[in-house]
Amino acid sequence: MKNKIVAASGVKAASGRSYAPVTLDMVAAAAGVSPSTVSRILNGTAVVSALKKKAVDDAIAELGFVPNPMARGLAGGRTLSIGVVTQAIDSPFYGVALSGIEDALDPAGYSPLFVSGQWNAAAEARCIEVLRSRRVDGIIVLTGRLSDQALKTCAKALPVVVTGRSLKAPGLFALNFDNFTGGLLATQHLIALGHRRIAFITGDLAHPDANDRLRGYRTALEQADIPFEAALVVPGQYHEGSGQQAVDRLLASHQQFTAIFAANDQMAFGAALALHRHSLRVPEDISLVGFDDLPSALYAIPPLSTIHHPAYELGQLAARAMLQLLAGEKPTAEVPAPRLVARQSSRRLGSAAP
Amino acid sequence: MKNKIVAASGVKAASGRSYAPVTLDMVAAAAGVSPSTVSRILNGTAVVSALKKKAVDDAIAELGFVPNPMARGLAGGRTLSIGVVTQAIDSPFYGVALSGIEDALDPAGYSPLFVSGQWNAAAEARCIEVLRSRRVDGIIVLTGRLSDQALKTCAKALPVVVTGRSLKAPGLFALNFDNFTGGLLATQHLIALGHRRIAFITGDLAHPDANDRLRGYRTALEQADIPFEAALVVPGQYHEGSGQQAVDRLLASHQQFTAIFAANDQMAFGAALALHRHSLRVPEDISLVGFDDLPSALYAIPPLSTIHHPAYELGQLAARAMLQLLAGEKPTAEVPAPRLVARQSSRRLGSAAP
DNA sequence: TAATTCTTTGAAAGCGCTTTCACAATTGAG
DNA sequence: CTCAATTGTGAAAGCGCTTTCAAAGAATTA
Repeated sequence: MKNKIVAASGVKAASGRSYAPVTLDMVAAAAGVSPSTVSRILNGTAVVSALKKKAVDDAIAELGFVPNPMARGLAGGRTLSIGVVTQAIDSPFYGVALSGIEDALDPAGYSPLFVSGQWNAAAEARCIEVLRSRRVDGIIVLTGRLSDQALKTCAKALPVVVTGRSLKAPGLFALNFDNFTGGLLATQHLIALGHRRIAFITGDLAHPDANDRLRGYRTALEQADIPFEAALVVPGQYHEGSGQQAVDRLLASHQQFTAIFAANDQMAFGAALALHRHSLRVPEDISLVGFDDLPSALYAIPPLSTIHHPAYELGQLAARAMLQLLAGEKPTAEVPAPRLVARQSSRRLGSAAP
Repeated sequence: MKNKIVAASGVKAASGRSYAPVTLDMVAAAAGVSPSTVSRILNGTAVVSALKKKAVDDAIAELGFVPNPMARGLAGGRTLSIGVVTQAIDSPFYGVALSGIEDALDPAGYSPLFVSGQWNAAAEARCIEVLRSRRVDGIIVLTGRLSDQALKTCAKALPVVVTGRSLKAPGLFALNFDNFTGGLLATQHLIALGHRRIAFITGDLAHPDANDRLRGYRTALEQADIPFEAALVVPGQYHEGSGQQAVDRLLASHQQFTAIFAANDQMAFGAALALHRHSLRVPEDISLVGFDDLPSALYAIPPLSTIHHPAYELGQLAARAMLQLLAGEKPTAEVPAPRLVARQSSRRLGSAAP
């Protein structure tokens, strides 16, 4: 009841102004054609004589007509909105990806609907329910903990694009960043700088990407004939605090090491703080390499060497792939290869202070 | 045409599963009542006998019915979605606020629709158009550059909640953080530590909040009988790079100072990097205070002293205020007062190294 | 020129829900 | 025990658009 008042007043107040109650029927009347014709022109569904098209276009401009997406959705069965399941909308990494999605969807007239899964399979499942109840036309899942099976099932009902895993299924497209090579590159970088005792702070090993980065680390060691030491690998959870703790634990264990590779930048920041607290300097005493190349990596002290993970582009690619899926085409996205960005947090072992 | 195929297949595939084509009419049929009754129960619009209510509730549960928001929107005139105009979805500060909005809206059944204004009045105006064309029930504007007048006009058509300014208008509610006091507290903190030559890196002075913080700085100096020196105030634009440049300029000008107050944390990070590059240590040589208390301030090196700006709570408050507005009530939100969080980037002038 | 096939257009039937409106069935008062 | 005032409920009319379906004209062919 109360809501009604608000809504009604909204409509009334807006009459005569840009939006609100100018409908397709009014356009049709103004242009002297039938509503069907207007609809056809709007959607390009059929050939319409140039004469009528012009009349309608003029009427639309004149009246400032904007189609009502609800009515469209109801009648046409689609909503022009894409659900996006992210882990945390305020995550430094995913935030950038969302931005890419938004930018890629916009020109196509689609709007993203963001929901946060909080790194929790149950919450993600709920998110998907919410999105489907809102009748989104497709769902983009950024990484997430949902089982592959759950995603495949979901893809039977509507197109799904998922990042952070490799998966093949009808109606589903997976965009995977090469985390293995990323881990490899980071480790090779440190090895090339002369480091041999390189600690690794893992990501949350429940995620395939964390495991891939770990594999990259191990492979690089192998290739350089450096024995793998389990004691130099400490678990983290991808957030700053876990990086900090990891270093505390590493130091407490009295392991010798001259470099640390953290499976993401956030943990690298935490690690840097822990080193600082222990009066160890980066890079003079310990070299540090992260992963993701967050915007803030550039402003860390010292600026963080890291693997560039193109979150924005990934978001765009995912969105474009979704649009292709929606258009019945086969997505053709190619994920950019990982690339090392060497900054000042890593340096040649034993080189003199600058 | 292509889209149609996808949409149709989606619907077909889903039949018999949780969602898709179970409609209110089917519930009505299953419960042996009329559609009107089901609707009434769904919305609590009228009193319905307990008997029928139970029958309907059972049918709903049985069939797994989920109302179609489009149809609801079309028929009822509202969409249960709230437009949120933010500056950049990937901003460390606004991201957290969005998270608060999301969490506060969700339990009420509303969904946020985020659009990014890119710190640009024209883009913001376009955002509002997009949101209105999507028929959102209300709009939350996070700070932004839109003129007060534009907001008031918008508020005539639908409820608006805006943060970062003080404004009174019908259908509009403004939630303003006390930036003046924040600036005051930060500066007083440095003064209390014995600093007298305190540089200030301003925010983008096109924004009222930046000016308020500056006023706070000036007032604190006055109160302590410290003369204001224009040369110690350098302009910034609220991002890291501008903080870095500001310090470069400050240093190049050969002004003496023992402390820097940056109008936000991002600029403080940039400033810290610039100081580091000039071999000045924080806090031994220069004390540094930021503003916002971003999550990453805790992991800066050294952890940044700053003014706590409760972005998450602010988001929640804005969302709740919107819900109140929608319900025809008068919003009652109280913004938490600013509060200094002293960490390790600021310390007593001249005190011995730790 | 008549028969046939396209093309362009309008009428009308929904999409799934909300909401008046009116009709029974109660209930209360006179 | 009648007449008015409540209730609880269903029928039906949209909300604004898309999409058959069929009709009317135009163009083609024999």
